[in-house]
Amino acid sequence: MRPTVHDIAAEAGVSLATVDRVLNGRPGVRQKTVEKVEAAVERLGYVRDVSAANLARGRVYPLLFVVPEGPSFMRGLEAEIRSAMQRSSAERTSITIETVPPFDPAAIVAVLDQVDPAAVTGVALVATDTPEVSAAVDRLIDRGIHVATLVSDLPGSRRTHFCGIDNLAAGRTAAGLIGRFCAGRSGKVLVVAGSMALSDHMDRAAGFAAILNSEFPGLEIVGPVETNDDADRVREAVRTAMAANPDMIAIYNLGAGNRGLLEALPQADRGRLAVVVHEVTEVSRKGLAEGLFDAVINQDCGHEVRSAIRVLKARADGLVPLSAQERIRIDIFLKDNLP
Amino acid sequence: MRPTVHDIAAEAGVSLATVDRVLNGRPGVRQKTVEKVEAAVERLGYVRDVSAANLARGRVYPLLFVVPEGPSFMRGLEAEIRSAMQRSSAERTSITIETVPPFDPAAIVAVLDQVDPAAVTGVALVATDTPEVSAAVDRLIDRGIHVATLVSDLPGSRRTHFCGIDNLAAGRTAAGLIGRFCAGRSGKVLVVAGSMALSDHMDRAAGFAAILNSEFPGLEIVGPVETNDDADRVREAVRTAMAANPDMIAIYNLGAGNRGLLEALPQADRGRLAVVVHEVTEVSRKGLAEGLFDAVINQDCGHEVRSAIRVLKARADGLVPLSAQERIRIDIFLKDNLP
DNA sequence: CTGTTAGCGCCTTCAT
DNA sequence: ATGAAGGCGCTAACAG
Repeated sequence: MRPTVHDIAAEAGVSLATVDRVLNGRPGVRQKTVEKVEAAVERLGYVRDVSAANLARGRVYPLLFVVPEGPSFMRGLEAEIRSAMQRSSAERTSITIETVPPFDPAAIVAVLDQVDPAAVTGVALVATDTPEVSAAVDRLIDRGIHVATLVSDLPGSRRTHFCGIDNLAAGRTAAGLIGRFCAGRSGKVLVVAGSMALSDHMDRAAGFAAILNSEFPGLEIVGPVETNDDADRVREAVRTAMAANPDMIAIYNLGAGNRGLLEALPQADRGRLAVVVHEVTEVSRKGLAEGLFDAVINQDCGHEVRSAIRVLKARADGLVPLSAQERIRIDIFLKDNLP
Repeated sequence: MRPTVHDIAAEAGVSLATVDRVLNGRPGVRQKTVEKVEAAVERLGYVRDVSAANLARGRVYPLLFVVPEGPSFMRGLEAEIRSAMQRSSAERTSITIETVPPFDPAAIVAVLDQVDPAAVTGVALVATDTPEVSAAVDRLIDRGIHVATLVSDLPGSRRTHFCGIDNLAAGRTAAGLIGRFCAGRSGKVLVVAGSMALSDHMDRAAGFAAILNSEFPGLEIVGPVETNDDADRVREAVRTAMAANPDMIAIYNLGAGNRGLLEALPQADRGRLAVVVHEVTEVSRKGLAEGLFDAVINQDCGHEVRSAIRVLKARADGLVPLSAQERIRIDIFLKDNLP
């Protein structure tokens, strides 16, 4: 049987309370006693039973998620947060969601500035990368609230943690796919983006360009065209670019609005155009199924949400999460390995 | 505050013990009383605190893992099992590992037939798909022990669950990648396999052939060549096949032994040959990094092990795991999105 | 500084 | 068929 606090107490010749104090680093224990207890812990190979501790503690972690309205990917994210809310009693969390208009830094700032430090231990947000938002995040940090950025990072801020994929690597991955799909052919590659005010879009564009230019010299980038993740604007951008560039052989949409892409892709081009997009949604599944999209790069927003919760809880307890453990993978899906 | 057994007891006008009996479906409660309790549960929206229940129960789940010696993928699997053993106190499991010689059905059978039903509640094994192994698994099932197949399934048996990827889909995915990487060129595709006595290899070969033949008519399969997952045999098989087929434009190794492939691939062929293999290992990482492999299809054996444990525990408690929850994904890695 | 004691939510004898 | 009481491993007042 694995040792308990009782065993430690007996072994160290002290009481339960003292053991508990040492175990939890609480003050009011003589250095000598601390050492006795630590020696006993060491000798017996004690490991704390976390669920018993949580049971006794009865602590809950009030968390706030700030998510933009808009594209269906964000709806998926919100669904994952809601599903985490279902589990919240088991995980001792108490989660609130605030939705804000997309591409609206002021709205995010307003929400962040209204957070009550007494009622919230951690905030997770999908950030627009602007100075005002960074400043608001830093203010939260100053008030002792931990902040995790979700999906899109805020590199200029002092946020506690970023829960998302390495978007530079995602861009490189897209380039690796498109380069191989074009297999030696030469031509233009259209890059469509949502907004360069989103750090994830910025990073993807940069990673894509780096690899395409260095490894696939026959391919030339057109764009990135900014569409604010609006499907209609995506459609028009694609139509315009294709008309203007008869030698277009690939498209990379690194933002949202895939519906517009699907509408713009003339059936006639099937088989000639390599198309890579982001995020598995109903639309992108359809694109894959119909053979209009060749690959979808995905981030598992369920993982991201769960990671954000773990990180925020850990920080609230003064622990540092293992960052290796929390890395979010860049998934690649063809129609054949869709989950 | 969320309701507890006390609240249910008060609401139903019975004692804690009775509530507990009803909650756990134990006998010795009048139908009328059962209904009263169930009504109270319903009304208050009670959900049991699993960790408190486990704490009180003190139950442990003794599990046995049977893993072949051999390729490095299996070593990775074993490492994941060992890491699960680290967590075993928290998960209330007690895990034993038995390694058996590869491709040796008799050895597996011997281990399975020696299992003591009193000391083991569930077995997970990487199976060679032969009638003897299936029979041994069925004997375990008859003795009331749940059995999960790991990585490679045993379709002819009555095993409780398969923890692994859909290998037909994995084969299709490989074909989708190779077909696109060859982008309209015509030629031969070498398929290298470990053993057709492994159902995962069988399935991959079948899925690969199905898609390649239907969607990429310019590509013709050579093989599959069986190598028993031996790297030296892989190397020779590849050399022989390439010498015999000057129009070879792609290779799919659906089994192990990637070291042999790496040795056989002449540097001169870089850029002409599309190469897809399975499982992220040191060797395949190297292949990706050097540009000799284009893509690696992977199954996350950590997920598989954790899934096996969840499933076996659930079955031991008479629960049926949600199969949607337990699906293992088929990962695709380029050098750019390697974790 | 240290120990005693009473829970946290649930399960389990042992009585009744 | 039902209830009372004690305990799982840990924490947290509250006393000393």
